[in-house]
Amino acid sequence: MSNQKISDATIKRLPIYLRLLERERFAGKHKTNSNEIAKKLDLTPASVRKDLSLFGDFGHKGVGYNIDSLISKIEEILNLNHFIPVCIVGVGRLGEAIVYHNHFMNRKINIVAAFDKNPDKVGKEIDQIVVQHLDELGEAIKTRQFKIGIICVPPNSAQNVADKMIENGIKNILNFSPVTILVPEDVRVRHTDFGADLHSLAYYLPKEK
Amino acid sequence: MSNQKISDATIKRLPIYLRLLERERFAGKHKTNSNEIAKKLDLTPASVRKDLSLFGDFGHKGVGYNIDSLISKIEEILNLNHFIPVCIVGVGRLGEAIVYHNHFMNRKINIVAAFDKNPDKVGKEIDQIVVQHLDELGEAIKTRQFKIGIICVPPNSAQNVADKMIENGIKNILNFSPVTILVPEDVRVRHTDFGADLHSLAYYLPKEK
DNA sequence: TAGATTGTTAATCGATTAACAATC
DNA sequence: TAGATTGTTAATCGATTAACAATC
Repeated sequence: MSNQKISDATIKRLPIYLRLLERERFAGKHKTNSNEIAKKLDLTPASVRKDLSLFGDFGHKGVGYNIDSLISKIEEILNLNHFIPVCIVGVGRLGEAIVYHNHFMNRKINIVAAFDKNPDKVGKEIDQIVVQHLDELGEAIKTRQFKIGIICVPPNSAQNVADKMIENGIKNILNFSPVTILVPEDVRVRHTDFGADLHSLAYYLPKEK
Repeated sequence: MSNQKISDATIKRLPIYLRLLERERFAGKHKTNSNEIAKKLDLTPASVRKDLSLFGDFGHKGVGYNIDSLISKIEEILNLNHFIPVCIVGVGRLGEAIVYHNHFMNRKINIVAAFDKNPDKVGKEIDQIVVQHLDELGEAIKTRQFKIGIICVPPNSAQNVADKMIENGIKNILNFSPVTILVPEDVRVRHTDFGADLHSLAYYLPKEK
């Protein structure tokens, strides 16, 4: 276990390792090694070992990694061994899909509250969650201690929603709105933008003459 | 216009620039500059200028960039000035949301075909697209010339679907399935994985004692 | 023991940023 | 002209990878 700064690139790979390991476990495997992991995740063995070694000596020289124990280690690093309540704002078609998707994941981190400003949505039940009005967001964050917020509103409202979240103490945001939200530097935003992803792929198509 | 290799990081930012510029245009603006763009997108002015200058001398010294003309340049670079048909495989809740989302974007690149192997889905109409059976995918890619494919199936089938796409000539894939798909090196995959994004954010939560 | 595989250091690679001459 | 802003080079920063001693 070295003492280096841990990059966000490494952090982002941890859940990927975790999922692979769980699949291997489900398939009845008990041990693996950096080579095998790298192959299945399209990484290099060196980078797998580096990532993991930043958090402790999880492997055994000449042997590899024990799947069960590596899973618990990573869960612990990611705080996935505690219940973490998450809120989502904006339950249009995409937001709704995310709420359902979330429950399939079968983890202690879960969306447990949803907000929308559309009166047609408020009061509606989505996967056992009753949608509340956006006006209740601030109060709910404080009382229910949400630390992670998901933004799934149209681009015009995204910054407002983010501001409201941050104002109430949220420092981790997952943004699905197709717009860059600006936040203080102690707040982290992950931006999922499949419009942009799709459009960027178009670059690689053969140019028409 | 220099002669450097263009990185995928740059390519991914082009649609982001494009969207910002379109919003500015819509707001009635006609010119901008690297500083302004950088501020709104949380980048540095240097990187904005660098990105753009890789494709041509789009700016005017002492003045900045003309919004209209920059928009056309970027659209051209990204091939967004031609119709590009895209197909999606897997129209569960998420796939469906993506199909609808796509049409809001109001571009020439569009999802025009959808496939699923669930008989309940086949024949169903989603935003004017009639879902076809997965078995028809290969033939359809060839006859309709799909160059970009979207994968939205459960993790177990994702690799199979990717293989089928690639076998029929698709080289650009947008993968929403929570699993790494392995592809030849001339095929590009963008992976959107919000389960992983969410779980990685959990790392930054205060550790419970 | 011989073979395998880790953890870690040093080298490499690539992307971002600072700085500034060119010039509108 | 003076001020502003580009395009581009060189410096910096950070992440990935190769290599290998340690050791199971």
